[in-house]
Amino acid sequence: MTPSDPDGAAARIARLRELLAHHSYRYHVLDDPEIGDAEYDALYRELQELESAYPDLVTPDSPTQRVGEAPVSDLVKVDHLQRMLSLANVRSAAELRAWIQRMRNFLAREGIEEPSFEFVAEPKIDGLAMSLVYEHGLLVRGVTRGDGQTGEDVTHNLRTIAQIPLRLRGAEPPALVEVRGEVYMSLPDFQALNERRAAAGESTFMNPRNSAAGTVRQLDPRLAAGRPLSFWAYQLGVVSGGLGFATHRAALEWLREAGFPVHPDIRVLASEDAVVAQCEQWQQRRGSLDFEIDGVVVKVNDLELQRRLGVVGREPRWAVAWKFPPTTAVTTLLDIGWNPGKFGDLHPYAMLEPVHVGGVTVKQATLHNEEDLARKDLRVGEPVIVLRAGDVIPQVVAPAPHVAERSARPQRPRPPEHCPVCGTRTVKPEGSVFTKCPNHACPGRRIQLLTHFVAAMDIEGLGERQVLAFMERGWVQGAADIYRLREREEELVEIPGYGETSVRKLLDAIEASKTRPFGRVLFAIGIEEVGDVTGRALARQLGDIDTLLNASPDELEQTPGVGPKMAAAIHAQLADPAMRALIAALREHGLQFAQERTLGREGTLAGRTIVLTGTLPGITREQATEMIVEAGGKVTGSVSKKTDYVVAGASAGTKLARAEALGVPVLDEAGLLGLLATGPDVKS
DNA sequence: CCACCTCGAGTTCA
DNA sequence: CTCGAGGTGG
Repeated sequence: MTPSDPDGAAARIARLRELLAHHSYRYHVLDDPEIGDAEYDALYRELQELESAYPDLVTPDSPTQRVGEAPVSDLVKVDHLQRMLSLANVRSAAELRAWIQRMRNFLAREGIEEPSFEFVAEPKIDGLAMSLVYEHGLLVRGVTRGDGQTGEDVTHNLRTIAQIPLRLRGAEPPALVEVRGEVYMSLPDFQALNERRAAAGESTFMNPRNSAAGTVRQLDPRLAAGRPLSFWAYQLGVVSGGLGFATHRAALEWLREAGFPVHPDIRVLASEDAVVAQCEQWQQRRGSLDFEIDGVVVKVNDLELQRRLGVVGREPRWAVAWKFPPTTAVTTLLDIGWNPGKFGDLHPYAMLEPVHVGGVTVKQATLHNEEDLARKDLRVGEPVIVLRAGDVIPQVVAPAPHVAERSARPQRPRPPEHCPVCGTRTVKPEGSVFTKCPNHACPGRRIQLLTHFVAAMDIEGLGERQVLAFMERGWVQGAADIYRLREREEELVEIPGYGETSVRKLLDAIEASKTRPFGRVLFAIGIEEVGDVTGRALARQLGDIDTLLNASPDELEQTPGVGPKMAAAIHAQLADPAMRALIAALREHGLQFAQERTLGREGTLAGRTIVLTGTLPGITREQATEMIVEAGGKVTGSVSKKTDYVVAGASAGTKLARAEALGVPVLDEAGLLGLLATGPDVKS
């Protein structure tokens, strides 16, 4: 039948969409269908026919549009509305209890005594965390977690997942709501997919997680639609326009009502013991679920308490992941290899008879350092225990049982006497856990150093492989030579894998790297103890390379985060002639070796550290703190030589005495107010 | 002096 | 992602 008037069609289309959304929900989310597949298909086809007759009436939330999108050409990076955090891990009941105790301590310091905790325990699904944004009830965007700050837009693939509603159920959806959850592939779906692929002569996937990850990042949604993904919702993110919940549990209920799958066995638990019992129970059930879980997430139920607990680093204080013990396997230790790091340290690694463990095949594992190797008492040729859990890097933990009791065991592995790369006699510096190749020109360590440089300078199109190719041809020996590649434009094209365009791109990227700020350059040139944060801090503190090169260890120590040890190490390395030569050469090429000397944020007290002591006559301690922070300063509790000022009121105590001993300027309230208004006098 | 936090460094597999 | 160590704050 074909309705003759568009208005009748519009009504029927709307009705069909409602019906289809309802039945899809019953089938995919509730797992309780009301109609058979044939009936559903009939409704779906009717909608398809109507929509093709009236293309103007097609809307993005129509069930027919789940697979309708054209392939995207690239995955677009998108900033999250709110950072996606990671979770601290606990591996035992004791650690879980310690976490709860830490929260109590923290809250006590905040003035909340005896908080009444309730917890929610949820299975931690081994999939991919996703952020879904709904505007006025309509799915507008789905983004992968990425680094927590920025993820990739994979909306086109998420729309193909039947368990993700295109439109929220229920009237009055909020203006904007962000739903967080996990996209995963169920074990039966994974097996079926692999069987299909094997039958078709295609490669099979390693594990459900990789399979889901590969699918979500497909450019063509039709490919994704052919691979069965599922979804669990577990958290509300940003919400604007309605929805005020008191508890996490209530938020989950709302998610369920809005049409998302929420795991049915998520419980509110009132005591530590109950939480531990629940975690252990999930651990028992682990093998009988039809999806993989690698732990249990435990959250504080009360959202106001969550807010008070806040975030430390990249982790919320109010949630932890209870991690299950990792899976292990036994395999043979074939040999121990030694790799030079970027500072010449020789790092031992285990070469293993390939073994399947925790969803991947492991054939290599790091042994960190000689102490680690000795502690584990490993011998080449013997069976060893290999461990790997979900997202954990594989580890060799010990010799297989009984091996250690054998009477005739192979020799203990020893660090090489000669560098395995350049043959130079190795040295073992006093107090170091590493044997070192002392040869600064050792190709092994140069590769590492150069690879680090190009990564730090964000030079795209230049990875370890290309660095190696350039070094083998003798075109590049150190970082400065990168900036001479321009002179070899014609020769570059001859390298396999390089065409005219990629050479052009590479040279442009190299040119662009000259604008990287001073702090990043300091990180890139490879100074031990200096990572990107300390690099930036040094740049801010010293301002330019000459000041830095002439700075005494004491002056370096004024930098936030730099103590005596780091100061001494940095000072010594900067004095090295090879380092000076590298800096001089890079300077010639026009890299950034100076920057505005901004100590902290804007404000009259930017970068200053102030300690308050005693009672001020006119303002409270809180007000004073707020004013100082407002002006870009920092308030700390104890006086050190990094303290710029001490503000002392009535009945000041030991802090005042210490300030006088250290020669730190002491102010009264009026002095503080003056300082806030005009800023510190410029020190000569 | 201790506890917590931050930073640096190395690393596996697809 | 995890480990260890240095640094900072209480």
